[in-house]
Amino acid sequence: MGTTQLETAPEPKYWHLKTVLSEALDSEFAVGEILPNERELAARFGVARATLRQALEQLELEGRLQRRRGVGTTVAPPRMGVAVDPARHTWPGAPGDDWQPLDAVETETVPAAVARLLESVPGDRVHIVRRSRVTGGQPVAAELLYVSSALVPARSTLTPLGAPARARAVLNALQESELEGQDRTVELGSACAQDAKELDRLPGAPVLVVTTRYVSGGRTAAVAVSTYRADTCRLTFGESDAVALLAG
Amino acid sequence: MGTTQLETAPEPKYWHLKTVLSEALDSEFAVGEILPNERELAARFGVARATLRQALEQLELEGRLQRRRGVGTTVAPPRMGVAVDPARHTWPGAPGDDWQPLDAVETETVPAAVARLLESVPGDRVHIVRRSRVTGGQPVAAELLYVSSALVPARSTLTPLGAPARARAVLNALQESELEGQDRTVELGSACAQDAKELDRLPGAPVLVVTTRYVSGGRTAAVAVSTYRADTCRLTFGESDAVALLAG
DNA sequence: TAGTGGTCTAGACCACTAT
DNA sequence: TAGTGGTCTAGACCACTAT
Repeated sequence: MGTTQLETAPEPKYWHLKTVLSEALDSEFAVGEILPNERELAARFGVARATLRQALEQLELEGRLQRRRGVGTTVAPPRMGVAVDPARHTWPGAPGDDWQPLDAVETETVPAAVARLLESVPGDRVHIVRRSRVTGGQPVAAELLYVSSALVPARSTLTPLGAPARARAVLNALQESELEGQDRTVELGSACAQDAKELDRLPGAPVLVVTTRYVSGGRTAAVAVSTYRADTCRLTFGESDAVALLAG
Repeated sequence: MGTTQLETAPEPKYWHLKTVLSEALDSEFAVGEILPNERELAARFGVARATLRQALEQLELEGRLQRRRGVGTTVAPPRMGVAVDPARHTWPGAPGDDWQPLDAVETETVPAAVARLLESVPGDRVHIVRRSRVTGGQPVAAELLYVSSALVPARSTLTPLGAPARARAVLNALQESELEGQDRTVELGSACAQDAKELDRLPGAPVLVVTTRYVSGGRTAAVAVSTYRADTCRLTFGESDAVALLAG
């Protein structure tokens, strides 16, 4: 009779709900369309609002829905393909790099993980360049780029400049250090308050954290921590953009 | 008086709780240690259990905690660095590839997104190889590798073989097609029931979905959809394993 | 069998958006 | 000001693990 061991456990309501909603999104809704509100959807499916919200949260995590407080829940467009390394090795500030420099500050306090990558010791000074990335009019990523002060002209040269110009000056200095390699990690994170604001999301929203280490002369010259919206972005890597183009 | 516009909004309880717990984890707990149970923690902090759970969920998402039903909540070890492309271009089944082939089936039904990447038309047959990846005794990823049947010897050659041998035969055929390039995407997903079972998680658990396209003779020879546990893995890319080694 | 995290309910109130 | 999603409560019961 095919006694399958584990099918005795009933499927949770929110999981079933997610499936039903997912199919409805495919067949009955267009991108951008507004769904009925949570109270009405919950009543329609005969579940508590919290249960309905569990299903919506999953669908938002998968990039199928977008929820905005005070506005409503809309059907999300397919995720954007975002090239993490547009050409093979695009250096910060070089042509093909579509990050916008915002400002730069010099400091001694960097996160422990970054200090480890930079092989810096307490007291070493570091420039932090803030950059943002916008695609299709929408913010997709925020970045903090940490550059060893050893590579950058003395502060006195920078201080008279405006914030974006100061940021560009640090990027230029980084490029002159003749970067020769990079490696990366990607992991799941949740947006801190500042990232959330820049990405137009609530704090805690899921993000893909890309940590890039730039190598120059065998040493780590800079570390970038880039925070991408996980709901709207699909990161693309590699030789061609074919995956990005086709999988849309 | 520094009237900051947005600081009027009070910090949610669960957010504050997350911060407090996070600091406690850093200073007062060792990896693997069991936390007090949810009912006790909620009472201790004077919040409802649901609120406490919101904080724990965030910490689990960030890889700080591991929760297991019937067992308890433990302090998670730092995420493992998992090399997505160990050497530059490691082909499926080649030396350096640490995926374990499980079995292989031939079918006509593939997900729409995969069919698009394979440029296959309805009726085209495809081999699906299931593989799994284990690191440090723990399952970290599950994969479905889709290979155009055009590249694989006739079915009659394969049927007498056992499941893992059949899978290896398909991988061998793929290697003989002289793969010459690959590109990838990474995005956030949630584990389907089958992946969840293989990864020892509950359905819906957050995963990093890596889609790899293997190119041979200018055409897409195969597509791999690999599902990594987002709680325990940090994906590493690039020339050296330095990031993986240092960021631990 | 006792203890754990997972699911679910039926409310209440709040922050935010748009009008 | 009305309507939305976000936060929070105080319960109940269930599935699972270990003993």
